[in-house]
Amino acid sequence: MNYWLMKSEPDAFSIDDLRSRGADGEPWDGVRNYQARNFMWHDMSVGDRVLFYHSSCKDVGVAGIAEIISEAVPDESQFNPESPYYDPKATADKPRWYLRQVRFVEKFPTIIPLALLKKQSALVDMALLKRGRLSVSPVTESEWHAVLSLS
DNA sequence: GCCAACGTTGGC
DNA sequence: GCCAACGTTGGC
Repeated sequence: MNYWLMKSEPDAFSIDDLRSRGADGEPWDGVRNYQARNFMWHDMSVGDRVLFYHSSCKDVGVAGIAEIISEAVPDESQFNPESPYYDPKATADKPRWYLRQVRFVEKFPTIIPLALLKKQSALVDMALLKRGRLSVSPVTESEWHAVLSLS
């Protein structure tokens, strides 16, 4: 079992939106960064736990917990010319982008602010803080517990 | 809205 | 294969 952090802009899709999807969860489409893609494609497993992070908003930070509930499948939006995530270089034979289905587990009573995460000595090496702009990043077990202890 | 960080693209 | 230009992310 591995741990991850996945970012979402709550104006587009928040932890409440994920909760409203219920047990079916939500296909995590639109990731168009190779490093993040590789994490989703090769490194995640069904049952992995996810810190659900709200970015680019008033209250930036970890909003709750989600879970990976599917194997990697091609992200269909890459084939759709109408989609903002359309990739003309992707083909059905050779998809470029993969996604996982993600479901809601828990919403924290209050968001854990990014500023608070930055103050934790246990989190200085956290990928979120070291490589800022990645939308999907790994979390170590000790980082996972350090973050949860703040909730 | 600004701007730093950084990934991607494309000319050579 | 280098690297400059450009685009995107995302905190503040």
